[in-house]
Amino acid sequence: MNWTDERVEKLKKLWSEGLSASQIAAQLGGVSRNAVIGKVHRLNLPGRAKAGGTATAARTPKRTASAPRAPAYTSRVATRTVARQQGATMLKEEIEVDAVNEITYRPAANVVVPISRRLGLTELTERTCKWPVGDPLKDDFHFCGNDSPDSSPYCTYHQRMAYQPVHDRRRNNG
DNA sequence: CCCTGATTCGC
DNA sequence: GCGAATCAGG
Repeated sequence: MNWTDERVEKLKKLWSEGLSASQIAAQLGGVSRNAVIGKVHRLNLPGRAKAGGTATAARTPKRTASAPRAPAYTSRVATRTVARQQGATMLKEEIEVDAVNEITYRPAANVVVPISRRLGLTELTERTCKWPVGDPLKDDFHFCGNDSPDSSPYCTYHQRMAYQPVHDRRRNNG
Protein backbone atom coordinates (compact mmCIF):
# COMPACT_ATOMS: atom_id res chain seq x y z
CA MET A 1 0.00 0.00 0.00
CA ASN A 2 1.36 3.40 -0.84
CA TRP A 3 0.92 6.63 0.99
CA THR A 4 -1.69 8.51 -0.92
CA ASP A 5 -2.57 12.01 0.12
CA GLU A 6 -5.74 10.66 1.59
CA ARG A 7 -4.00 8.12 3.73
CA VAL A 8 -1.41 10.60 4.87
CA GLU A 9 -4.16 12.96 5.86
CA LYS A 10 -5.90 10.29 7.84
CA LEU A 11 -2.64 9.38 9.48
CA LYS A 12 -2.08 12.94 10.56
CA LYS A 13 -5.58 13.22 11.91
CA LEU A 14 -5.53 10.01 13.91
CA TRP A 15 -2.05 10.63 15.20
CA SER A 16 -3.00 14.07 16.40
CA GLU A 17 -6.00 12.57 18.10
CA GLY A 18 -3.69 10.43 20.16
CA LEU A 19 -4.35 7.04 18.66
CA SER A 20 -1.49 4.61 18.92
CA ALA A 21 0.52 3.64 15.89
CA SER A 22 -0.94 0.15 15.85
CA GLN A 23 -4.46 1.48 16.04
CA ILE A 24 -3.78 3.82 13.18
CA ALA A 25 -2.22 1.03 11.19
CA ALA A 26 -5.31 -1.06 11.77
CA GLN A 27 -7.56 1.68 10.59
CA LEU A 28 -5.57 2.50 7.53
CA GLY A 29 -5.12 -1.12 6.69
CA GLY A 30 -2.32 -2.65 4.71
CA VAL A 31 0.42 -1.18 6.84
CA SER A 32 2.22 -2.17 10.00
CA ARG A 33 2.55 -0.02 13.05
CA ASN A 34 6.20 0.37 12.17
CA ALA A 35 5.20 1.81 8.85
CA VAL A 36 3.01 4.29 10.62
CA ILE A 37 5.71 5.30 13.04
CA GLY A 38 8.21 5.59 10.25
CA LYS A 39 5.87 7.79 8.29
CA VAL A 40 5.15 9.94 11.30
CA HIS A 41 8.82 10.63 11.66
CA ARG A 42 9.31 11.29 8.00
CA LEU A 43 6.50 13.81 8.10
CA ASN A 44 8.14 15.46 11.06
CA LEU A 45 4.99 15.10 13.06
CA PRO A 46 5.43 15.70 16.77
CA GLY A 47 6.19 12.54 18.67
CA ARG A 48 4.46 11.56 21.84
CA ALA A 49 5.97 13.92 24.36
CA LYS A 50 6.18 11.36 27.10
CA ALA A 51 2.73 10.15 27.87
CA GLY A 52 1.02 6.87 27.28
CA GLY A 53 3.36 4.43 25.68
CA THR A 54 6.91 5.33 26.39
CA ALA A 55 8.97 7.65 24.25
CA THR A 56 11.49 7.97 27.02
CA ALA A 57 13.35 10.82 25.44
CA ALA A 58 15.97 10.11 22.86
CA ARG A 59 17.20 6.63 23.43
CA THR A 60 20.88 6.14 22.93
CA PRO A 61 21.35 3.99 19.90
CA LYS A 62 23.68 1.11 20.46
CA ARG A 63 23.58 0.40 16.82
CA THR A 64 26.41 2.24 15.16
CA ALA A 65 27.11 0.94 11.72
CA SER A 66 28.65 3.82 9.88
CA ALA A 67 28.79 7.32 11.17
CA PRO A 68 27.90 8.64 14.55
CA ARG A 69 24.90 10.71 13.87
CA ALA A 70 23.76 14.01 15.24
CA PRO A 71 20.80 13.96 17.57
CA ALA A 72 17.69 13.93 15.47
CA TYR A 73 15.76 16.09 17.83
CA THR A 74 16.71 19.51 18.99
CA SER A 75 13.48 20.00 20.80
CA ARG A 76 11.68 17.34 22.79
CA VAL A 77 13.36 19.20 25.57
CA ALA A 78 10.16 20.72 26.86
CA THR A 79 9.67 17.98 29.38
CA ARG A 80 6.45 19.23 30.75
CA THR A 81 4.73 16.98 33.17
CA VAL A 82 1.44 16.85 31.42
CA ALA A 83 -1.35 15.47 33.49
CA ARG A 84 -3.11 14.32 30.38
CA GLN A 85 -2.65 10.66 29.89
CA GLN A 86 -2.95 8.97 26.59
CA GLY A 87 -3.96 5.76 24.94
CA ALA A 88 -4.22 2.70 27.08
CA THR A 89 -3.62 4.57 30.28
CA MET A 90 -6.37 7.04 29.68
CA LEU A 91 -8.69 4.26 28.72
CA LYS A 92 -7.88 2.37 31.85
CA GLU A 93 -8.99 5.25 33.98
CA GLU A 94 -12.34 5.40 32.26
CA ILE A 95 -12.81 1.69 32.62
CA GLU A 96 -12.31 1.69 36.32
CA VAL A 97 -14.81 4.44 36.80
CA ASP A 98 -17.36 2.72 34.64
CA ALA A 99 -16.87 -0.57 36.38
CA VAL A 100 -17.47 1.00 39.75
CA ASN A 101 -20.58 2.74 38.56
CA GLU A 102 -21.89 -0.42 37.05
CA ILE A 103 -21.57 -2.37 40.25
CA THR A 104 -22.71 0.44 42.49
CA TYR A 105 -25.77 1.51 40.64
CA ARG A 106 -26.99 -1.80 39.41
CA PRO A 107 -27.07 -4.03 42.46
CA ALA A 108 -30.38 -5.53 41.40
CA ALA A 109 -29.12 -6.85 38.12
CA ASN A 110 -30.11 -10.44 37.79
CA VAL A 111 -26.98 -11.95 36.40
CA VAL A 112 -24.15 -9.55 36.88
CA VAL A 113 -22.42 -8.66 33.72
CA PRO A 114 -18.68 -9.09 34.03
CA ILE A 115 -16.72 -5.91 34.07
CA SER A 116 -16.61 -4.64 30.56
CA ARG A 117 -13.85 -2.57 29.14
CA ARG A 118 -16.35 -0.89 26.83
CA LEU A 119 -14.03 -0.99 23.90
CA GLY A 120 -14.72 0.59 20.58
CA LEU A 121 -13.97 -0.96 17.24
CA THR A 122 -10.43 0.34 17.06
CA GLU A 123 -9.43 -1.01 20.42
CA LEU A 124 -10.21 -4.64 19.67
CA THR A 125 -7.28 -6.95 19.21
CA GLU A 126 -6.89 -10.66 18.67
CA ARG A 127 -7.19 -11.27 22.36
CA THR A 128 -9.97 -9.02 23.45
CA CYS A 129 -13.53 -10.22 23.85
CA LYS A 130 -15.55 -9.20 20.83
CA TRP A 131 -18.94 -9.69 22.43
CA PRO A 132 -21.10 -6.80 21.30
CA VAL A 133 -22.91 -4.88 23.98
CA GLY A 134 -25.84 -2.60 23.39
CA ASP A 135 -27.67 -1.53 20.30
CA PRO A 136 -25.33 -1.19 17.34
CA LEU A 137 -27.55 1.61 16.08
CA LYS A 138 -27.09 3.64 19.20
CA ASP A 139 -23.91 5.48 20.02
CA ASP A 140 -23.29 3.76 23.33
CA PHE A 141 -22.62 0.56 21.49
CA HIS A 142 -19.37 -1.08 22.42
CA PHE A 143 -17.62 -4.40 22.83
CA CYS A 144 -16.92 -6.32 26.00
CA GLY A 145 -13.20 -6.12 25.51
CA ASN A 146 -12.17 -8.33 28.38
CA ASP A 147 -9.18 -10.55 27.93
CA SER A 148 -10.05 -13.65 26.03
CA PRO A 149 -7.92 -16.73 26.66
CA ASP A 150 -5.85 -18.21 23.93
CA SER A 151 -6.86 -15.65 21.34
CA SER A 152 -10.42 -16.87 21.31
CA PRO A 153 -13.02 -14.38 20.14
CA TYR A 154 -14.75 -14.10 23.52
CA CYS A 155 -13.83 -13.94 27.16
CA THR A 156 -14.68 -16.95 29.29
CA TYR A 157 -17.97 -15.43 30.34
CA HIS A 158 -19.22 -14.65 26.86
CA GLN A 159 -17.78 -17.81 25.48
CA ARG A 160 -20.39 -19.69 27.46
CA MET A 161 -23.19 -17.46 26.24
CA ALA A 162 -22.09 -17.77 22.69
CA TYR A 163 -22.73 -21.47 22.60
CA GLN A 164 -25.96 -21.57 24.51
CA PRO A 165 -29.27 -21.78 22.71
CA VAL A 166 -30.90 -18.41 22.45
CA HIS A 167 -33.82 -19.34 24.68
CA ASP A 168 -31.41 -20.32 27.43
CA ARG A 169 -29.71 -17.01 27.66
CA ARG A 170 -33.09 -15.35 27.75
CA ARG A 171 -32.78 -11.65 28.00
CA ASN A 172 -29.61 -11.75 30.00
CA ASN A 173 -27.77 -10.34 27.12
CA GLY A 174 -24.56 -8.40 27.43
C1' DC B 1 3.88 -11.55 27.18
C1' DC B 2 1.17 -7.71 26.11
C1' DC B 3 1.84 -3.16 24.59
C1' DT B 4 4.08 1.72 23.45
C1' DG B 5 7.13 4.80 20.40
C1' DA B 6 12.21 5.63 18.42
C1' DT B 7 15.87 4.64 15.50
C1' DT B 8 18.71 2.56 11.95
C1' DC B 9 19.62 1.15 7.50
C1' DG B 10 18.98 -2.05 3.46
C1' DC B 11 16.03 -1.69 -0.07
C1' DG C 1 10.72 7.35 0.88
C1' DC C 2 9.60 3.06 2.89
C1' DG C 3 9.25 -0.17 6.76
C1' DA C 4 11.24 -4.55 9.13
C1' DA C 5 14.28 -5.26 12.60
C1' DT C 6 15.68 -3.77 16.61
C1' DC C 7 15.89 -1.19 20.74
C1' DA C 8 14.04 0.74 25.08
C1' DG C 9 10.62 1.03 28.18
C1' DG C 10 5.62 0.39 30.80
